Amino acid sequence: MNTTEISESPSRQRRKEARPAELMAAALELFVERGFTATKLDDVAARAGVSKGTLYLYFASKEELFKAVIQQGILPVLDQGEEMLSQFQGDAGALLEAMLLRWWEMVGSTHLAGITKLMISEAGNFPEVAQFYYENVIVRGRGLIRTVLERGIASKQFREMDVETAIDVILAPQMMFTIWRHSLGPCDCGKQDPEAYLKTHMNLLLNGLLTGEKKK
Amino acid sequence: MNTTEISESPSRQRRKEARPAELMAAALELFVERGFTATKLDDVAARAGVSKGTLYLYFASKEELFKAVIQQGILPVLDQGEEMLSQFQGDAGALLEAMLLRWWEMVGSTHLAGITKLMISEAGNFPEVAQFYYENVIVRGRGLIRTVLERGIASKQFREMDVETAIDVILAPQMMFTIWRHSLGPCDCGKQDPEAYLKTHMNLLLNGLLTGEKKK
Amino acid sequence: MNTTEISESPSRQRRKEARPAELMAAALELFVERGFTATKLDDVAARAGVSKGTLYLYFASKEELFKAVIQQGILPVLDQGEEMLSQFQGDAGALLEAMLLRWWEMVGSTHLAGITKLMISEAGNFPEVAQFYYENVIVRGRGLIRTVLERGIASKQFREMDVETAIDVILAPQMMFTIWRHSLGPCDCGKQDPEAYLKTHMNLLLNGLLTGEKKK
Amino acid sequence: MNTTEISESPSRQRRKEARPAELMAAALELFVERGFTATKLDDVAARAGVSKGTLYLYFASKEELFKAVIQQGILPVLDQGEEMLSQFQGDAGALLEAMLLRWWEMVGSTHLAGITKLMISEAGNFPEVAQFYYENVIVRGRGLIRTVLERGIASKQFREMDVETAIDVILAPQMMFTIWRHSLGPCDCGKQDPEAYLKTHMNLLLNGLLTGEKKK
DNA sequence: TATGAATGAGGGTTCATTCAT
DNA sequence: TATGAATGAACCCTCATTCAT
Repeated sequence: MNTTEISESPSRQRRKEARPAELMAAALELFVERGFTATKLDDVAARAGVSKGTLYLYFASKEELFKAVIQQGILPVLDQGEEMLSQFQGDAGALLEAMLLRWWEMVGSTHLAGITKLMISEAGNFPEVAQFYYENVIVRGRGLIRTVLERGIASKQFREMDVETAIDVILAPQMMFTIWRHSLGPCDCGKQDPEAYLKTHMNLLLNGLLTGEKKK
Repeated sequence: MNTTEISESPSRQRRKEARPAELMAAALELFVERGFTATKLDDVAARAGVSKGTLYLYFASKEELFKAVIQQGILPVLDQGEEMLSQFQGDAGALLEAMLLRWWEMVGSTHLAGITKLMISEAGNFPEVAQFYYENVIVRGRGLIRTVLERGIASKQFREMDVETAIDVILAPQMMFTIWRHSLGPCDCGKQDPEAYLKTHMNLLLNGLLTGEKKK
Repeated sequence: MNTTEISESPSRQRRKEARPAELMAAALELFVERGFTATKLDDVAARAGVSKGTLYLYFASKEELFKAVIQQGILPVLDQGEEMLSQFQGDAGALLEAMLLRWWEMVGSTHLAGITKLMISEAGNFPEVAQFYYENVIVRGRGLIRTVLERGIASKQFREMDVETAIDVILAPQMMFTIWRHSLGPCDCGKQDPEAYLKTHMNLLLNGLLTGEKKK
Repeated sequence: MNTTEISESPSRQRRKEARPAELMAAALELFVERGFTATKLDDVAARAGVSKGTLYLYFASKEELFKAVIQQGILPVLDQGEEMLSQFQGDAGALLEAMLLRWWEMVGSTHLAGITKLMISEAGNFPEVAQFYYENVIVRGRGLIRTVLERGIASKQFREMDVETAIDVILAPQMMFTIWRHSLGPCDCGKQDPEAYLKTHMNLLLNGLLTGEKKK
């Protein structure tokens, strides 16, 4: 990326600017793996390749580091989702599938996915952060799905339904799949690949469990 | 000795037998609320109305208390589910709904529900407990649903489907609903009542999102 | 001793009277083995076959138990030594040997020997007890030896000498032998039997290391 | 940086290197005075002029500190003794006296002397450390004396004797004198000065208690 | 008298935070 | 900017002591 830089390290300048991101990445991994309280700043620093004191040059406290991890990690994601929604041409079913796939690519498959589990674990200890997360992730995320569902209902592609519950039913498997990978997943070996899972999930969601003739 | 005595001092003997359960109940609440590491044994003891030292008369360490909370809390539940399954008369759709409803009554609506969140949060720190939970709760619980689905497919009430993914799709909303109450729930005020939620969830699951004519 | 007593226990009466001695015996063993602070009253009680609370029926505190162990353990011994000294007929060398032998039989070979090590270890923590021990054991014990030495010097059996230092030289090997058995002894396997040791010690003491012609 | 600075702040670097020795010195004093269990790390730290946490930068636990105190304290001493033995020119009696005197200067009169008492007190609680001490101090120390005695016997300066017991008789007064200073010594005020004591001890040892004509 | 459940002060240990270099 | 030695508050756990039975 920087063609003229010397060996030692990717140019002091670059390091300095990259430090906060490196530290937040290290912190995220450990927070997700162990929880906030059980994570030692020593380990965060070590994983980021700096000394413990350096952390305090960039973050005022462990709690501030936590907040930064959450806030920096999630904000860019929703923007993209909302932009996608505004540009998409096509039917609601395809849009829904496209959005879930996109979410998987941008969040579910990256280490950002851990934020979901982290936030669930720590919401009780950080009500303000939880509030922030709720407003900026949950509400906006549900809003995206709601828009799609309403568009589908308006076009008669989707049935009339309780939209809020439908959002839950749509999102929950994605959430659980994501959470799973950072909690009990390691106990389990039979998980199929995510994209196949997503397709099956969409099929079941769109068509239901029942055979055609029994539908009411 | 005193047969008519009230709560105040329920005879030393009575207390001694009840203590472990009281302590585990207090611990469960706090572990769920704050996580294992962030929970102080002082607080557990205080909530159970005893002093810190008393905890050690019944549990060898904080970690043993944690294991006891998980193991004692969940074992009775699955037994009942399996018994119910063996006795039920009726179609698969009704059985599925009955089982989810029963689970809600016995777990979801009680403080045992917190174990789900707790286990997700702490699996990384207690791999052996996670393994135990996986084998005794997850595997058995999925087995219950699998049996119902296979029964429904055999009777042609349910479509052919990828059963394992269907189990995810069925359970995930229940899990998320449960987890939610112990994490971000407090940020949210619009949640409808659980039984209505369950009914809507079942309806969507059985029939899918699409209108009848578009089904493939 | 009590011929008509029943099985259960050597008659409740006897137990009650014997309790303090049993407790002190158990305490002595553990204090010697581990030191005062590192000994748990739980273990003392268990070794004496009673419950922890029972200790407090006989001793007001751990410290009082310690004092009792020291004081009860040593008082009878010196009395006998002084009586022996007053009655002995014979030369000073024989008397000296007889006294050391007697000490070995009455103290060194019994578990009272541990008191020596115990007192050395704990003197710093219990100055008053140490003072008591010094006055009642050390001073009186040295007095016994001093009397013998002076008797021997008066009868010209012993050389003129610095008596106080001579007492040290006489007693130190006995003390060390005793202490050894309760400290590093277990690391050592080659120790000869005590009585042979005593005889050799006496021989060396009386005659010195040098060959006859080199004495000055 | 500041070459002329005084004690106050001996440059962080200097402190860091000196810390372990300072901490071990403080710990030795208190362990000897009170015993291992009765010594609080708070007090050790305070005596060394640091905070409690600092101890853990240099020693992994209280027990490791104990081991370090024993092992670091004694090893240098025996080396010197063995070197002295190999270089000495003169008769065995003079060598014996020289060695005891040297031991007094290097150990008995320093605070290292306390290690003897400490080891005796704590051997039961630290069997492995006791084993180490036995092999590296006791065995080697006795070996030094044994060599001298055998040399003296070979040159006919010393009588034939049971060498092992003789070693005991020679060392015990030194040991007791040392132990005494760290236990009951403070109860006693009449102790003469160590070097005079040593000389008298040597005289008695070499010549025995008996007058010349009575020797057998 | 004897028990053993309960207490709570105290000590070993950890770790977020500070600061001299 | 970066380090890492030092700090000390806080937490888990122990155990002498108490007290209801």
